[in-house]
Amino acid sequence: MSGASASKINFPFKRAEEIQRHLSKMIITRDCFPHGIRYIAGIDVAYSGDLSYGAAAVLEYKTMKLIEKKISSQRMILPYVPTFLAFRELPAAVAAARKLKTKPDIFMVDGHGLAHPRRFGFACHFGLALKAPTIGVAKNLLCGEVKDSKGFWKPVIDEGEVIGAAVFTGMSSKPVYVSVGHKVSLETAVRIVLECARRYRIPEPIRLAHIAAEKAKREGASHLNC
DNA sequence: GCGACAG
DNA sequence: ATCTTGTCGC
Repeated sequence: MSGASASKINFPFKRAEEIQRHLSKMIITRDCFPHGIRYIAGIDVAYSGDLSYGAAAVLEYKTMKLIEKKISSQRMILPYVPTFLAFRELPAAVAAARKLKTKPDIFMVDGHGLAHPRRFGFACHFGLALKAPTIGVAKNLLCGEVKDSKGFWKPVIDEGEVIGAAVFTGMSSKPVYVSVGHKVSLETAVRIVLECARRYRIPEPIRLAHIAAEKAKREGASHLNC
């Protein structure tokens, strides 16, 4: 009997689905932040043993340079179960974001937002928890399909509705999947992701948060106050 | 029952 | 996601 399946047994999946469908109705898909973005924060989580390391990296929007980063280590309770990622990553991600001294105008999270079977992915859950503008950026599709069209991005359709966009950043032929997290429109989310993409497929905020989380994992939970 | 399935 | 060294390429 594996530890992962053991912890999965007690988790109320049916109740969690109801919560996701209910909270999805509260997601705002309009731009609710200043026109001139000054700071943007990337969010990512890494794992080691029974610990999770959440990283929040704040970048100056104009230069895409790191100006602040915070880490939070949490006891990890749940295994990874597709469509319930937020329940596993939220604690460390939110804790790291709350440690930030700089208040970002918008967050970019590693995972889907509305591009989720119940329209409430990790990015939506995070955005609602912080009541802040949030964009979801994932490396793979969870549901829906990419509709062919011209340009730097193609709409992702599921059950007849546009739930996100496949965005071609940098020179990679493989896109990243962008969707609304909270308080931002899909069009604006796509524009911001393109503006944050420098020389890599993964946009800078998430790329730097990923590096910070990996570094924290390597160094352990001992010196998180450095 | 079978296949798919963010990180 | 994670387990892991060197190595091929821009």
